[in-house]
Amino acid sequence: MAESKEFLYPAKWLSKASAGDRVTSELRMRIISGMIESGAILSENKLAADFGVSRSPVREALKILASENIIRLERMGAVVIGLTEKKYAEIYDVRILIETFVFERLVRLNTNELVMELSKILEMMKVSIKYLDADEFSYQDVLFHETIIRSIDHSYILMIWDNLKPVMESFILLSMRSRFKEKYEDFTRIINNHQLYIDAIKTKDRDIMIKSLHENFDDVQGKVEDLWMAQQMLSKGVEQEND
Amino acid sequence: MAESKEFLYPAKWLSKASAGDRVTSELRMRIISGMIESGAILSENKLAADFGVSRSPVREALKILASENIIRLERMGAVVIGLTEKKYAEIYDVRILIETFVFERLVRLNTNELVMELSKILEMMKVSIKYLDADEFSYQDVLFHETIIRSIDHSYILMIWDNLKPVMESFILLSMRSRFKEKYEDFTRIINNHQLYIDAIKTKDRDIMIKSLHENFDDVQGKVEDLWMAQQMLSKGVEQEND
DNA sequence: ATTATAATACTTGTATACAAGTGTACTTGA
DNA sequence: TCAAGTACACTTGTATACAAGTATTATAAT
Repeated sequence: MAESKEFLYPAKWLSKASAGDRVTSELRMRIISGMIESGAILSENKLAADFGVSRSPVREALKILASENIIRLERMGAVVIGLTEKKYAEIYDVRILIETFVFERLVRLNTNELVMELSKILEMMKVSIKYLDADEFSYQDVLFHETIIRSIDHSYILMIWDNLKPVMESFILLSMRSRFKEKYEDFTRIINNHQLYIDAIKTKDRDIMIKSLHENFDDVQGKVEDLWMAQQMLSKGVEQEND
Repeated sequence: MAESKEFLYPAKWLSKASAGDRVTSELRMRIISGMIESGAILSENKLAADFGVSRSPVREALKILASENIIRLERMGAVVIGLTEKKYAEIYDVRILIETFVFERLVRLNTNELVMELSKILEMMKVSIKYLDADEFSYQDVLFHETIIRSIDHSYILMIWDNLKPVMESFILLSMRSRFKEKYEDFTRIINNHQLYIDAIKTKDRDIMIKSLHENFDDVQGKVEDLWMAQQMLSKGVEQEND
């Protein structure tokens, strides 16, 4: 009944992807959406059968998801951890940590080109909203922050982002899809907040940047609540006595 | 001639490790030591033959090393990136970033148990020095910092550490081995600096902590120079016109 | 009924086989 | 000698096969 749509992850984002990538992305979405509940035990063989592939791409996927901390590899099976509220707050700690670091670098650099690029992405986001394309909006939203981070050319900050990104992306996707249906007016605020971020980079004003980051956090807090609600909707009818 | 020792990575650390883990650790050491030069192209088949295993564990190793940013996976072969001076500075940026974050959490927690644990590790380090055991010393050194980071129970800060750790470990191993031979007197300073770190945690004094981190950085700067020298020693006789 | 032991149905880790694609080198043509 | 095209060697990604180990279940003995 919840399988009206076969896959949660946008198929168009996987045009050139390998089977391993597909399994990774889809499995991640199913875990973060709560469709696969935390505590569940995943078997390579079973997943391979489910996705209609061999164990090789499944193994690859499990290794990646383990490194993203949403599953835990044990001797017998992979245990689903999922994305608790605590964990989301932790992700956000790290985002604030690295984006603050990036900003400190940016104030010493010429940011004209970056500001231009960000403005373009922001326009794209506006168009996505206009045409109610939640997936495209999510893509541009993630790209916005990635563009900022990439601009300082720091391989280990980028490494952190690369580890965070997939989970963030999945999360934002799910959240935006539900928001487009129910809280359409939120998007004006999100757009304004991103514009504020651009202004902070343009003027190299730390206070504005902090303000923007903080508001972004509030925004995302909203996302979190949306998602937990969505998860509760999904995971109904399963056992309830779970201390 | 440079193959007097078959493996760079301590065999005793791999007692329960899989073939994939062994290849990963050893390959990492060979890359960071400069034994495999940056720019080299690695083939799965060739590596499998070299290590006497199949492609499966080799693939696993390459995926991991790519996520650690010391190789780059391309369509035809994996390109060795290695550990440049810039990259090492970047790793250190991240270490300072997360250890500062951790310290801010620690000042709000009861650190008695942690201080005890760190003192024990410090004693172990002293013994390692006394018996000239560079590998054991490196192990305890890494463990020292890992213990601090684990103490705040933050899964995504830990994730960052998990990504940094292997490269750090390899680096420290190589550096300490050469130091035990040539700069034995340095170890008193390292011990003192770690004691300073413990004091900072005990008294929750930010200034001492920053001082300690800074001195640790200076120490490591020394390590970097040692390592570049060692690398230059190793990679002699190969082509020189490398702009 | 309960405990100990043995069979079996899983698990992961590794090896091997195969398919599709890419770059290189050689051959063939002028 | 040079250019174009073709064959070949080598690449990754995936499927499959096998081995070693673990948990569970069934069986047998007390």
